[in-house]
Amino acid sequence: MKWKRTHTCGELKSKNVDETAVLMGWVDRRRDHGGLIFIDLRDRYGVTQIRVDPSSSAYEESKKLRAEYVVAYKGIVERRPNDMINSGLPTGEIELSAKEIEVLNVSKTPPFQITGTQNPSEDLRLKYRYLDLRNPAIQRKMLMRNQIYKVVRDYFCEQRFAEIETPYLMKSTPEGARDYLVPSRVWQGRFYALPQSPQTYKQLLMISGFDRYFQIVRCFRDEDLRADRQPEFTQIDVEMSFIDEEDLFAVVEGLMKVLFKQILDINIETPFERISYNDAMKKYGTDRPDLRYGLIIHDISKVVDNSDFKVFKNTVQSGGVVAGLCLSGGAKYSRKQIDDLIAYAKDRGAGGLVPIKIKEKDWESNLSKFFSQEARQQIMAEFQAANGDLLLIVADEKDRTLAVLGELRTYLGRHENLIDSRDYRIAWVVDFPLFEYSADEQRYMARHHPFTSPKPEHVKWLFSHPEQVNARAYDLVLNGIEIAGGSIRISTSELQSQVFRALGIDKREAEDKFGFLLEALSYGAPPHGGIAFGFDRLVMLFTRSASIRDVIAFPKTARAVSLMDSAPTPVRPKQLEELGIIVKSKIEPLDDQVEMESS
RNA sequence: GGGGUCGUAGUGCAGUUGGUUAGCACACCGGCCUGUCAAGCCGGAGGUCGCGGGUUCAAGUCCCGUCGGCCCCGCCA
Repeated sequence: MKWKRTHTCGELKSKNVDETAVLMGWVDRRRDHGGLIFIDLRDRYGVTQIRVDPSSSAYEESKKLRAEYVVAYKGIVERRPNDMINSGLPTGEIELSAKEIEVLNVSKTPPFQITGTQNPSEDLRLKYRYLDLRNPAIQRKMLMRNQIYKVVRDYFCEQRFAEIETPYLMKSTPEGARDYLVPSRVWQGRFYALPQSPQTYKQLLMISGFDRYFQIVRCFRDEDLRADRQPEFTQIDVEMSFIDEEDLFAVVEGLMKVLFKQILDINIETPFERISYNDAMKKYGTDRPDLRYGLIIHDISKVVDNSDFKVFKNTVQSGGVVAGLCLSGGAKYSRKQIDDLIAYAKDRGAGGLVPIKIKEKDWESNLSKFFSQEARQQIMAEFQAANGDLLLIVADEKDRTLAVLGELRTYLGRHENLIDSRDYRIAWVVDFPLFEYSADEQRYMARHHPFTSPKPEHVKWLFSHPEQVNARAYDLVLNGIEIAGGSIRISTSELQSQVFRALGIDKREAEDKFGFLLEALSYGAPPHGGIAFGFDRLVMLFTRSASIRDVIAFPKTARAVSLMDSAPTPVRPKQLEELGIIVKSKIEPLDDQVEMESS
């Protein structure tokens, strides 16, 4: 490089007129008029127009420039003629009149245009991710992510939290997601696991007395992916000692307040509202309700259990639930629209969906005859239904009814434009059950994780009525998205052993898998609890991204492949041999490794 | 593991009931052009229609399989 860069491409304004400046960046566009040449020079900070006159010594070289060449221009900042000002560009009042040029590097014609109106397919963008990341829209997201790191670290630092790193190579544990395994060379046949979260470590740090810990940390889960799930993702991991739920809520609410203020300049109200798990399920059919709109589920089992409509009556009498939604103005729905809703509900496992239009203060439905005038009015009253509304009723086993209505609610919320996209509604969901019965495994499983403390007053039911035991667990839900979850932990080895036993983990297995934690709990563990945020999801929200891949610099595809470097790849036989690993499935040998024998 | 959807020049798309030489725009190459900012004008080159098989006189188009991207269910303490 002949010169030092003096300014960035987003920096020069009319106040810099007449200054000499050196800009360095990528050729975004070249407009060659035969005489005059205009170059849009792009860097992380913006775009500045370079004007190259035929008389300039930079002229001949500038003629040869192509998209994505890397160049340095030395020139004079000039105010543009009044009618040439580009109000769409922050630097649009000026241009750099080029005096000299140095071409720092050339570029092949890129596989897609970095900026412009075309939307190249995502697989191509991922293959050339380093080019895609030149796009200012993507850079904005990565840079906002960077800002969020800083706000989080500053906040916890001010609150006397210590950031402490925990191992990435750890012991594989049962329960939870599938582990990513790392084979040991020194101990052939043994494996480390990459952490699904630093859960046990942060509890051990509490036992060590660190009191207030946080970490922005990578976590790994080998499960199938979604638009908001990557095999490796980032958590804000938090743990505190000598606290109860209220202390933790206050810390988290403070963090959210600061984040919204500093990142989006939005003032949010604290404390956040709280909703019990049971209420959330009853009213919204999900444990992460979107509170930006109503459309609440109403249970009408009690009204319909002695109606003449057998489907409803039988459902209630066999212990099921009849419930529904009232879609305001939905009576205008066409036959086809309603059929689509019915199909949607059936798709999600409902036996059916009963639509009832409300007109002239009564039902317009061929089911009317099965219900007394009184019952019809009672049901309308329950829904507070008005003329022009549409009732959508599901009758099924309780969990299924609520789940289907919950999904239907989300669907209608989106399609009926019930959501103000500028609105942010945050709530704590509390009073979760501690266990969840797994029909698959024929046993109770920890709903959160096995270190979650039961409510003290429920401990007596651990073995007699495990389904009644509530946990000291909480989720933070923002606009229908779970952004954080945590709990007050078990802090005595006695209670921890009991919970393991309730989970069907016998003493030897508990000793084998979690012995280190049980022992640690017996050396004076303080009461403690914490929470973990899905950091990528936060960034998605703040950047309004539809996919988690948009906020991760080098993400993987839905099938966990990195299209840029094509990981995962086979490895050389020598590497496998060192690790004592024989690969069973047939895979393409790597390069010249013909000697590899696959069975 | 299951369901849906997409796959056609470098890129984004069109391609009719199966029928002549597979089109358009941007990018690319050459030429012209001194105020553009998605610069403009003229010309040119560029295709294994994801891959494999089948039906047919004839397949980008119909059928089967397969690979890949995306979305969803299962899964994700």
